[in-house]
Amino acid sequence: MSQKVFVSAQEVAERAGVSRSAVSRTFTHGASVSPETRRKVLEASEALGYHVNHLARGLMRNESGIVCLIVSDMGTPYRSNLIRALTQQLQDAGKIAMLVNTDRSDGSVDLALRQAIRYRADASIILSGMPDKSITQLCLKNGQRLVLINRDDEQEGPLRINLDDAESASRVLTAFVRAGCQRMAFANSEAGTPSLMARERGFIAAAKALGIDVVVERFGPTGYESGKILAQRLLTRRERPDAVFCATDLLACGFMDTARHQFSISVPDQLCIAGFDDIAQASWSSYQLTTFSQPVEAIAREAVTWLDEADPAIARQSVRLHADLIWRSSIRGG
Amino acid sequence: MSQKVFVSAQEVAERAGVSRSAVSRTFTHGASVSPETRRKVLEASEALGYHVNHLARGLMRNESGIVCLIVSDMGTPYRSNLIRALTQQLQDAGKIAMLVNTDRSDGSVDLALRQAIRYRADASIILSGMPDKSITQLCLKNGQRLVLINRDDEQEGPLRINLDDAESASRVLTAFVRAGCQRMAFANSEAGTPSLMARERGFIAAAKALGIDVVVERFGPTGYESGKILAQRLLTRRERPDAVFCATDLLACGFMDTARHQFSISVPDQLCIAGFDDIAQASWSSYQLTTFSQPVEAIAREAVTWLDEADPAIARQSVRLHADLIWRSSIRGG
DNA sequence: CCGCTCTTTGCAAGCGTGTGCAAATGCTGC
DNA sequence: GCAGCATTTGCACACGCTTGCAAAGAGCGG
Repeated sequence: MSQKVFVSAQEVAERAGVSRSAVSRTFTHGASVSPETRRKVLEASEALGYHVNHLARGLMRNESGIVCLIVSDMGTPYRSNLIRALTQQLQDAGKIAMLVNTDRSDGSVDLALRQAIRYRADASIILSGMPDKSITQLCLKNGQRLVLINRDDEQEGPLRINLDDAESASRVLTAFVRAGCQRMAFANSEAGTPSLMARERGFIAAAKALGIDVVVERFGPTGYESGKILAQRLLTRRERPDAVFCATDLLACGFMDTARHQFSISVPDQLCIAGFDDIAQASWSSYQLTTFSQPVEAIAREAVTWLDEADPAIARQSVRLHADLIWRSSIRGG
Repeated sequence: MSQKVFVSAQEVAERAGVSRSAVSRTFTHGASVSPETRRKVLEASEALGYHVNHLARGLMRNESGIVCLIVSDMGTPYRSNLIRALTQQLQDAGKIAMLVNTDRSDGSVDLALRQAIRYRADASIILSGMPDKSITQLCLKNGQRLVLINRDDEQEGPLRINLDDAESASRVLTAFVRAGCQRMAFANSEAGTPSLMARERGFIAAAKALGIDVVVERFGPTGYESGKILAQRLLTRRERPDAVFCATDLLACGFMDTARHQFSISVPDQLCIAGFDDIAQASWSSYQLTTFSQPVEAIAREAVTWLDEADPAIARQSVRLHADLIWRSSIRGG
């Protein structure tokens, strides 16, 4: 291992002919330094290549500037897009993102939070998985702020950011009905994530209000392949559905591909399809999927501004955002 | 801002009735502690919820355990997949990833590296953009290790991981020729990334060796939309190409969609298409794209193991990996 | 019981910062 | 020139940890 030799404030001070505190103050926002010393310090730092050691600063200030993102399936379009938005806005707010991958096991969300504590992260943002209550308590006790995105946990303390899943689901149903669809289906994964389940329940409830039955099928993880399987199951039923709401766009893409290529079903003429997330592929001309756009920028903004808010005791605990309906041609009419 | 109150080794020591160094040694691999004290320390830590402060540890050891990933377009399938592989393998090696988004401006790669220095990252891995030479020098001078993925820079010091782009390009040409294609085209973005340019040059060179001309078109950023524009340009030529190698899969998907839906061209009957990266969408049944799989796991492994290697002076500087040809039905024959 | 070796333990220095406090400096008005 | 004040500067301590060093303890053969 190479010997790291970073230049310290001490060396800068010596070169600039001032005290070390002067150097520190030059790089501390709102500290009192004369323009003259400031100039000398900046000159010396530039010459030596000095950079404030944020580990030491974090140690002193008891505030590291680190925010931990806890994510699984980060290769997925929706997740990666959310990560992009979050990292960007965190950087704009002068913070830095630490990324923890929780693909391996389920308990790894807890491990991830422990990691966040070790690095004294100012906050953790959980995009997937569900932390054990004891761990979130540990985080909160340590003064670490917590944001749960699309997790809808009932715990006190964290900020919970969610979408109006039920309302969206009900709008899909309306669209299906207007298009003259009769036999409704809902295609879901087996992940059981709160937001996915909320869409399912919302769709069923909206249908029930109109006296319509919904066939529900669930399979596997929330991905393209599962969409294909779900299509095989739903489209081989005696009473083949003529409208299906897929819990996510990835499921919808798989569903649509199988409907078209394996069953030679025409979309939207014989089958209307809706998705959720508005991933990039939904707008590709092979899909033209009607879907709801996850307001990733707004989600990120809510999370980041909340982290800067003064008193966690007064801060709001829950935010519900709206997902716009993006109308494309996978549903008739419009 | 809430008052963070983390429990320190001092408190654990008091509760366990031992010295603070005993606590430290309990959590230091390879230090000498008796089983009895170890037990007492672990018990007390558990009860108090103690976690070693990695900021302080990094300060002392001069080794933070942080590795900085510098990325643009992280919402993109290939990039996000590489990030996934890297974070996972870094975690397995006991390190943690810090993610810096460089979408904003071009100089932001330099800003990102400065950020890495501030947090005393042990290393930085650059997936996109090109750092200024003065900055990489600064990093190396500070003992920070550097990995460049698919950047093919000629600088000394960093590890450069690249693929055999030229060979891949030549294999595509062979496949096109075998399929009986006559009029070759290469579709590229205007990004000018070394790997993209290597594929372009390799394809042209392989064609020239057989006395075949290649029409080259370049447009915009490296994404789906650019693929559509490129198709419009290439497919409206008087001599319409019957084979096109797209520099990436995203370009290929856009190209294929436009060829089919706007020009009603049948793939692969009238037009053969190849891509590069093997993103998830390439295997979707709407595309079935013949392409080369980026060996993301191998790339990540090379990067992570290199970081653990003993002496940076002896360490190798460059690695060339092979991209497997994934044969699907966007090229005739096979 | 002594001398020897080996392991375990505590002390204290040091990592690179931020910041309260008091001293020093500069400026203003008389 | 001097008192009065605001601003700037340096000192020294604190943050939480690792680790070299020496002292203490444990085990053991003679």
